[in-house]
Amino acid sequence: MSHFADVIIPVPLQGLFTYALPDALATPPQAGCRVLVPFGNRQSLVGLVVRLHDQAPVGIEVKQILEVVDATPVILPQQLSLWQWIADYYLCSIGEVFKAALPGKLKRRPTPLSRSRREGSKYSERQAQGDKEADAYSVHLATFPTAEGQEGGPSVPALSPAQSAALSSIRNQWQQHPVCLFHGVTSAGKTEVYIHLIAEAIAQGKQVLYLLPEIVLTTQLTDRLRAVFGERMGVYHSKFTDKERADVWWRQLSTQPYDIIVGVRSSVFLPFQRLGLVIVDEEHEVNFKQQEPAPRYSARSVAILMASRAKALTLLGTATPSFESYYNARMGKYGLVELSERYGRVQLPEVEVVDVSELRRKRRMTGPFSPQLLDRTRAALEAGEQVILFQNRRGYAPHVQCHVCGWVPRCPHCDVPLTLHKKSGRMTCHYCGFTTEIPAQCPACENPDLRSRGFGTERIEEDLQKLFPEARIARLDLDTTRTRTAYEQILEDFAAHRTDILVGTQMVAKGLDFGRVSVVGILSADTMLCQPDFRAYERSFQMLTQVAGRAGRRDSRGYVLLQTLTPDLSLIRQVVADDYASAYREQMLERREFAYPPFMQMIIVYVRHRRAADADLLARELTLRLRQLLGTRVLGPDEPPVARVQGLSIRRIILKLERSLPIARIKQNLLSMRTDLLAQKAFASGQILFDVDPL
DNA sequence: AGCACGCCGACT
DNA sequence: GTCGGCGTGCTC
Repeated sequence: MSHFADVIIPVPLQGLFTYALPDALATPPQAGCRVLVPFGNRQSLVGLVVRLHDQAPVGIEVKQILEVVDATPVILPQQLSLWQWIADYYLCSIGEVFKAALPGKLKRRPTPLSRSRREGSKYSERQAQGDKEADAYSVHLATFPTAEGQEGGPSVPALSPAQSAALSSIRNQWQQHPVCLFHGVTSAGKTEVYIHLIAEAIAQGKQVLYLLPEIVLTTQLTDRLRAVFGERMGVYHSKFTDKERADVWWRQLSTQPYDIIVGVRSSVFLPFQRLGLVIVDEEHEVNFKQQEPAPRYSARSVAILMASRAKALTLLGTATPSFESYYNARMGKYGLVELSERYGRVQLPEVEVVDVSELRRKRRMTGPFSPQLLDRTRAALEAGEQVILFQNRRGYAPHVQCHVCGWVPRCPHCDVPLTLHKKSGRMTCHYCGFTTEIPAQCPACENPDLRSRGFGTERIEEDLQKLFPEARIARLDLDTTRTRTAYEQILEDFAAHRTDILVGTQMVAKGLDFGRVSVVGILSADTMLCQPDFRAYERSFQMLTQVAGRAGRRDSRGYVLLQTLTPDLSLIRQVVADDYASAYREQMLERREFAYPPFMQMIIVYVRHRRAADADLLARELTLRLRQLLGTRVLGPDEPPVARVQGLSIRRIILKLERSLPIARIKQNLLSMRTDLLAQKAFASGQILFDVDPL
């Protein structure tokens, strides 16, 4: 009979916390059950039992568990061990993983109402729910199609010869490599291939996790999958309500879990009892990496690990593989299948490079639009075709400036200019959300002539409407898609040709199928390349290729106008020629020379402090200690591009570690250095945080 | 991360 | 005279 329980507490503190089991307890909690415990000065919060034991902790006054919430585990043992791996690898506490993993409803203290509803154990409740669902299934299991697509009920789509070949190549690659990279050009029809693989996996009684970045998870895709897999498929999306997400979680624990989960990043945390296949679609997407808060995990990496632990297969699909994944494939760590043929009659678009600097010199630009772009747009509209314009800045203008003295309004909390949003009549900080009215006059020189500088999507939309008064224009960016339905509505309207032109940020680049887009305009192809980031080249190539891929679906050949200040860059040539291999090769040379991933493992250490001087001091002290341990593998400290956010000054130290080093031990060192430094009075109010495999 | 405790400015 | 600002200390 155990007397103690080690419990995960949702706080950013390393380690587990030991509680005493009350004698009065009828049944002790199992590992994976939630408990209510007192913690610090908090009366009670929800923790999770990891193990039961009999070793009384020394030098600690052990408190008692107040209440056992679950009669049966809500977290499976394999999940607990995955959480621990995430905490160790990404240098965070297991409590932070716990917070990221569970839907809000399962993290909150049960209310008296739900307590009374819990009479009769969760287990029997789940059984009952499972039985109910099972009845519903039996109907579908009568009509469910085989991979060959027999008649009766929904069936898997027929494949083109190229798709069939890719399908069997993937199966072949899996014989040698549990992870396979599926590099298929835009419009190659990767989804049909996925559907076949999913159908096969569930026919073998396995579960499938289909991961997608947030913005690609549209009804367009789920409807398509739903038509094939019906109620066997569950969707897990961050814009779903708490209840909906909790329902999916309970369902996964039941005796009748979903066979397929289509979901975003956080769905790697769902319980799977018999995982057989993981698909990471658009695997290059940066959204798979969580930035803030901790755990700063990559859902792609976690998914691959989780699959390998479950002896499941993994497919990474994309038209523009991340250079890391492509490297892994080239090095034989992953299998590789390439599908270079577009599906049906879809041709590759014709790409024209437009030299903006020359046109500016000749005064032939109309604001951000080149004459070529305007001509093509006009022609497309006259032919009843559609246009997509891509500008990677939201808002009306990136900043405002006094025409007389040059004053630029900046965020009081962050080190950035405020972005002008004309519709709301306000200026907004894109880092902290601060907003303020546009001043009537310059506070520095009292001149009333404040002007907007540069072009965001809002401005593009407005100018375009003036140039094409008859055109129906819609805008797709963060500001127009605040609600769950707005995004779908804009896409639906465009798909149904209720709008002619779609102006947007990178959202317009994400794997959407439109039939009548004959022109795609990229207003300024260089902006992304200016970022002081070793991945800027890779990202630009991906983005430009993905946007260009929206043009020319079905029947007619599409046209892409690529406006740039630097038409001679090799990147531009590679995008025009759709030459992924060259872009990859060129970047790899540079990455090797300058010791960047994938050749090195990178960890960024961020130091934050309310006072800039103390941030400097702390960063320098930490760097000193890091150098003692790692020598020249430590770069910095320096200031990140935005050196102050939400009133905190930020410094950055970059670690580049050979993969042969004892990384786990180094990580332990990093944690103890942090504890050490922050224990000093002078640094107590500072923060040190780690970003492993940063993007 | 919370949450309480503790010590200095503008208010009923 | 107090309300409340956030610095800092602690969490089985």
